[in-house]
Amino acid sequence: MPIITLPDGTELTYDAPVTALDVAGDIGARLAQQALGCKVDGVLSDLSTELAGDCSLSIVTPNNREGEPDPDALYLLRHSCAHVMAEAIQRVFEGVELVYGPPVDQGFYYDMAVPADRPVSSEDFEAIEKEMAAIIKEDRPFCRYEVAGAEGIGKLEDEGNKYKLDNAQRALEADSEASLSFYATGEPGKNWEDLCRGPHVPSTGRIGGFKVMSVASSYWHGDETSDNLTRIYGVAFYKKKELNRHLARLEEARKRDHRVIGRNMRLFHIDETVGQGLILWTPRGSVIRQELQDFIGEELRKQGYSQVFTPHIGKLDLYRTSGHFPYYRDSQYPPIIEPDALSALAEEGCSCSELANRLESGELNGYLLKPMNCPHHIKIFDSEPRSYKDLPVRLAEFGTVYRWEQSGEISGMTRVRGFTQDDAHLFCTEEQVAEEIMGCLSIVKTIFTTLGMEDYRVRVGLRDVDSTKYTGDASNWDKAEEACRAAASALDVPFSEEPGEAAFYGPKIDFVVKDVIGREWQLGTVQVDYNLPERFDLSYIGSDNKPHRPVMIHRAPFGSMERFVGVLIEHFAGSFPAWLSPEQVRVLPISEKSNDYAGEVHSALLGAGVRATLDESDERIQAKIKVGAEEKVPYLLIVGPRDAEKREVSVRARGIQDNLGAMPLDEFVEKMAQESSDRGATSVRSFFES
RNA sequence: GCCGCUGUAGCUCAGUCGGUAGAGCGCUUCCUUGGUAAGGAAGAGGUUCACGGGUUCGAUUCCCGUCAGCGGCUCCA
Repeated sequence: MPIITLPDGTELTYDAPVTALDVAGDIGARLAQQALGCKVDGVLSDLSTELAGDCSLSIVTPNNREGEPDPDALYLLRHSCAHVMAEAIQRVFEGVELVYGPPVDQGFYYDMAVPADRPVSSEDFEAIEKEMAAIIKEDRPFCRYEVAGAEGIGKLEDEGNKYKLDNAQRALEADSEASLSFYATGEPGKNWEDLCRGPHVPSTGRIGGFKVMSVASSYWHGDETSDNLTRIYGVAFYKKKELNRHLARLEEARKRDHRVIGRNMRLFHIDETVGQGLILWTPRGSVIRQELQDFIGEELRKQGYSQVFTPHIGKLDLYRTSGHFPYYRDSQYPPIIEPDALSALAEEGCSCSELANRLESGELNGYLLKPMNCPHHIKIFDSEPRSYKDLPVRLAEFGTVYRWEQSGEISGMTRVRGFTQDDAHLFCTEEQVAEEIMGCLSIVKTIFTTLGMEDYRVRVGLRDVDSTKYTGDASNWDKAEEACRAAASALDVPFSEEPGEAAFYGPKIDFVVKDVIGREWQLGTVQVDYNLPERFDLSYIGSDNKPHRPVMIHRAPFGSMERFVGVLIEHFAGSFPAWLSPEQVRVLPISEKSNDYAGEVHSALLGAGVRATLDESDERIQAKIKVGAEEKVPYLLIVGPRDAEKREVSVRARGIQDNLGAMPLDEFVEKMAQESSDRGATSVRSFFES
């Protein structure tokens, strides 16, 4: 006698087991018709799931109350579409073995092993889509059937697909009592089927809009030494219209892409003759970076940080001590060897592998482009005796570091080989750790708030309790983890605790944002470190007149200037607030006759430290406005004879169709300078709006 | 690094089934002196189609390699 509780609290009582579809039908015929799946006690399930006992049930329909696609519905739909795609691909291609095909954030993919002589390329998408359309048109039901573990294994062994067999074995390892489920697209034994946990939508016909998006490679189990697989991405929606909207959104997002805007607005340049992943900051982009650095510099001074400068390279031994070399050797530019040593090696005919050995063993020294700033900062800390009264010592530097990222991984400003961290290292006592973390986070919060970046995620990386890979003693770890947790809570934004995500030397707090394509990037980070003070044998004299080991905190609220500005370009879609804009004001004389007055306006602005330009081209004012608006200049000042006579300027603000009206020149200059110096808290346009 | 795709003027892109290349925007000059989202005209610009080989009478086009970009994978201090 199952009692089924609906989301609104209604209880339905049945004499015998029913399916979720039956229940949906009892609620309403239309609901049953629309239903794609259900949630039984919160677990997403097939609509055909039999409900034998008491449970809570909600029916999953394509759209939520707001009319937006329901995430659970999309999950079901996309998972189902992955099956449809896999079947289609197996029809188009001979000898394709399926591996794994889950739904993901932006759609779904299917990993498969394809014969080496017939790779899948984007030219095949049309044929695949055609087959998919046929399968969808047939509107075949997704039929689940279960077999006992051993029987399922036997069946998969007969079929001879090692990947699916492996999937099944893994499932049974997790729960040896479990049965294995298969989904046939149609009639089991007759139609195409796949080992699959489910759940799925009732039938293929529910997929209204779909598209094969891209092809990529992946590794089996994500292991690069394992088989190379072909991954095909697709996306599916309940309605064709939703698919089109999705595709249009992707198109829009591409316009916000920092690589596109960066080139159009001349913010940075990457030149292959300089090197892959090496950013050249152009004058306009440099303005943005400098403003941000000034901003953060002020915050640091408020918090008692000391500015330092250190060189871009250091001796190899330094990084042997820190552990960066050879532990991270594969992700560094190779060492620089001293000229004399190099000639000597050449003379004795030293081989490359011998060279590598000697570098590794320490027999041969050299220099390394610094992969991190901490060793240099540590040496500054250690350059004089420290008393507990000196702590915390906070050393800050916009320090440029170099890392040998894999070539395929490099992308715009977000993944580069040379970048400048807004780095700082705090050396403090055990007792000071919690407060210092708090201070670090408050800077991050200030920055994000000022820039209006509300959409970020906080990750607290904790140690894996079982693991032995961590340095430092357990009680310190406990304290540091608790401090991170407390600091993150105090931030007042959602955060997730992620065991096993700590660095080996201490727990950390990361700030993660998404780019326009939906990829996540880590920006700021705060990390507690017990390891480096140990390795460098750092100490301070405590109140007991005995040496003590300080704790280090690494922190970089922006992460790197390159990545941060890249993300910022997308955040603002190029429309930077006036204080960050490379060009804050453009003066547009109506005609040549007003050039003299326009020149005066221009000089007055420059004199007040405003970044202003003057458009003396002989275009008409309409054209000048159009161009100024397109180039996203925050303020356009139109000046003609009328304005000159009254010593006024006619103001146009970015994003507002109409002009705001006239304002005395002196007043505009003053307000503009104000808006710039207080980072947008006041604005010229608000003056007109009030 | 791996898989797939791409590389033609400063930018966006067309084109050549192998016979030495085009548009729009931008740029320069001239006309226009115009009050709020593009007035008009002329011209320059490709060491010849990323680079290096190969096939061919002939390659920007076909093949191979290299470099770079894009989408993923992997990695990420």
